[in-house]
Amino acid sequence: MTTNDTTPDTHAPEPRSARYNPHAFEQAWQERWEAAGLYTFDENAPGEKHYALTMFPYPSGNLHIGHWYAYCVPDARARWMRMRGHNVLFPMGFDAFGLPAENAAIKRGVDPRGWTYDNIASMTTQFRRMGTMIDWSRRFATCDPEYYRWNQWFFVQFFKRGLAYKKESFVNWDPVDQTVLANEQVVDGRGERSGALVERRLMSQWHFKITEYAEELLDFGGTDMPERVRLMQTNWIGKSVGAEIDFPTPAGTETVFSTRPDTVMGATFLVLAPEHAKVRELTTDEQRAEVEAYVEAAGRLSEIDRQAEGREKTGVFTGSFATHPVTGHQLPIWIADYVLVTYGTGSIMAVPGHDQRDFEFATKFGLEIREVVRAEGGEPFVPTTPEETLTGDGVLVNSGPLDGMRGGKGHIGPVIEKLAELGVARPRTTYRLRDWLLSRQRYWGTPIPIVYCEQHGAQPVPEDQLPIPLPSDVEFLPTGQSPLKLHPTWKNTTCPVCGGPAERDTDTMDTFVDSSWYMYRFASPRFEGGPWDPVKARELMPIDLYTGGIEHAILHLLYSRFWTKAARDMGLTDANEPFRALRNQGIILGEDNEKMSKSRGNVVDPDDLVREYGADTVRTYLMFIAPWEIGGPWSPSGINGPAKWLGRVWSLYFDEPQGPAENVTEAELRYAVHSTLKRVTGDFERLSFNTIVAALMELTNTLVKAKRAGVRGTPAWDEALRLFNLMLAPIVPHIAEEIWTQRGGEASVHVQAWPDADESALVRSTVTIAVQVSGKLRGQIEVGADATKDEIIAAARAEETVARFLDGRETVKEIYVPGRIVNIVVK
RNA sequence: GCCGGCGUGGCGGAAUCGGUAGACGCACUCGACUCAAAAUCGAGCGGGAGACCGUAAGGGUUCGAGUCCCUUCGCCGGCACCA
Repeated sequence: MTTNDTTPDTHAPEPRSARYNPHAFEQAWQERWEAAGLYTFDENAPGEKHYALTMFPYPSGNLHIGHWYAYCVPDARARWMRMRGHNVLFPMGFDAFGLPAENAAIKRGVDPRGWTYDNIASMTTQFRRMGTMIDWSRRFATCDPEYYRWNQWFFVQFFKRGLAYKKESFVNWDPVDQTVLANEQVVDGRGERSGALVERRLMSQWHFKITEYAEELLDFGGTDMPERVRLMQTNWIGKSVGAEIDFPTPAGTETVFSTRPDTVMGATFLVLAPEHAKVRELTTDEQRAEVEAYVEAAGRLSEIDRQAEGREKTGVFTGSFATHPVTGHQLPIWIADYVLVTYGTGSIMAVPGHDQRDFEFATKFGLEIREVVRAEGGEPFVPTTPEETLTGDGVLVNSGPLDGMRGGKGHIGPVIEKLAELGVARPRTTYRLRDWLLSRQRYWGTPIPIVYCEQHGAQPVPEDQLPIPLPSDVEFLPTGQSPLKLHPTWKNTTCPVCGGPAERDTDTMDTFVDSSWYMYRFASPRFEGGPWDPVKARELMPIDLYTGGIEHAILHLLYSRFWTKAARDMGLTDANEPFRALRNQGIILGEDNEKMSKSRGNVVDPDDLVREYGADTVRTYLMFIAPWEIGGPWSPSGINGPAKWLGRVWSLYFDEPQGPAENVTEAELRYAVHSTLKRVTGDFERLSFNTIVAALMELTNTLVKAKRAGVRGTPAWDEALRLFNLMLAPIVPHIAEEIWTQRGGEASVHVQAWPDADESALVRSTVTIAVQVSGKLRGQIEVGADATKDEIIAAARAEETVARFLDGRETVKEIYVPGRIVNIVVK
């Protein structure tokens, strides 16, 4: 919209539309709404409460188009809920701890605290341009001491309840980010953030006992999540039902876990993970050199190498034998890295006849293969390839006391009972889920509130000494150690038990701790008596509609579900789940259909778009571009559609119509308006934003025609303009408010009630019925709404084209679907 | 390998319960306005001369299938030596 100075004799070039200029009022409205406190949540206001929340952002410093997609689309929905009479809370905060701040400190010497708060300030400004109904009065950042203090408080409570504990184990070490990571943060053997191959290190680290809730986390009863997320969580938790079976060995009884205890009589050897505690004791002197070399080699392999697809089995014999608990046979005990120390008991009974992996191992090392499950009515059979192993159902054979019983995954119950009678096995359920490793060897996070005393070991910091603030006078050197460890004095403290000298834990918490309970904090963001005011949180929680990206399916979402259950068991909340419903938005890709990135040069900057088109157009295009839960590529020309549409909306209200006269009756107008209202209402309900915009565009086309048809000035016309204005409000809040005000509307369009469709306007005197002959569309008829089936079929038969296809043919059947279609089947 | 999802014009997509496929837009073409262009307004826009053919391919159920069932192909996502 540049001014053409060189042609003073003609009018200056018109803006995109004749008069629609969003820059004339968008920011002004944002400021007026803010000053009037229009969107400030009041828990005492009337209306059923509705808590809408979108996953809060990391303050990277710049709002990108993905943020707009994530926040302004749910904003439209929250605005609509408000117009429907709900008392809506739509708050915003910042997930402000994490590595980028610290990396900026290392690279550019800036203070992570200042960097973060500066970013929060500038992003908040950018956020305001979006025109959302965010209640900024409740804003907080997780790096506020008033917030992370409660992380520490929770840690202490968890510690006292046995939900936080320290253990030494093999952990994922990210060599780029220089910290350990939780299992959830390792994807394909690489750090989720850095992309670096993680290393296995034996370290002593703090964990939260999420496994205590494994079974409850599998129950999604109280929470409506997309199937995809439920599946991912279910897979991640990985429940396996089976039995544990005891095998006496020279180093005491070794218990193995099996989901196929029915095949116990086919077990011909045991396999232990290389890291298994009994390896040393079970290794005979002759085998020692070989075993030690193997264990060492296995330890050097990365997780990804070790689990590489199609990798040939490796292993080594310990020299010892276990006793089969039923037959008393001696079974060789092997070590192999295909057995994982972290799952089950770290050891297995190998049944090469009925397990592909065990078969591969047995054939490579010449171990015995026994058939104990036989297909119904089958012949004796020993497999010669891994694919031939019978892993499905069958009858147990060569199985002594189990002979004749049914075998297979679904039939283990009776077998376990029998084995239990023999005293060799017990039912057992295991989970793939591991406890949540939360220690991080980094600075910019919540200090772990534990001190170590030579006398009294690990002691929690007393609650009245919280928060333990992060010191600001630290040096950031990329040494791979926490800056807190290098600080000269910070770690020195006293033991809360004896008062003697003690050292603080120098690790900080995983930032997923911060986001596990922030949704509760919004209920009472300045509360000082606890993480949240239980009375206020009880009214607000759970979140009614939680939205965010799918990438958190097994990270944030699983952790926050765990946290809610733990908090419930501490009496802090009644909620069983943190959110009633979850929906994931899709991703806006670059024009080239690739993920937006600076290196690809396909990034679209929302600030530029707002400058060119205004916020309402950007909001509309994001809603219109694709189904919100799918997303798709940004089209630079596509935004012209919404931009033109809002220009048409503007001139509908304020300009003289141009174009040829049309013929639209008041009844048709009312039908169009009220049927659109009904559609839009239903589409808001099911979060179908793209079809809402389409419906409003369609209505605009009808209204433009109607305006030329001379219905102006009629009650139907006034009603249409008013209802359309209300329908615009949640989608395009600025132009809707401007229209409302210019038309003399009272207060704000955003405090108006969402109208109900008038059903009587939807009743039509005539209906159009499609006519098929033998399933092929042949014509249309217009009939009275109260016409009977016989009348309609008669009319259909009389229709010219239809009659042609009926001519000389015998009618087999006549079908009439009321209001829709007639199908005359002929021979 | 296992589990799940998706496949509709040149493009984004619509069709909510098995009932007129392609709504609504983008792009494009033509026309009006203009000295001209932009903007705006109007018309057209799946393929085919047509009978007809068309929702990844093939088959099935049905009066009727984008929608339901089976097979195949392709793409995307999750899990993957988890005993």
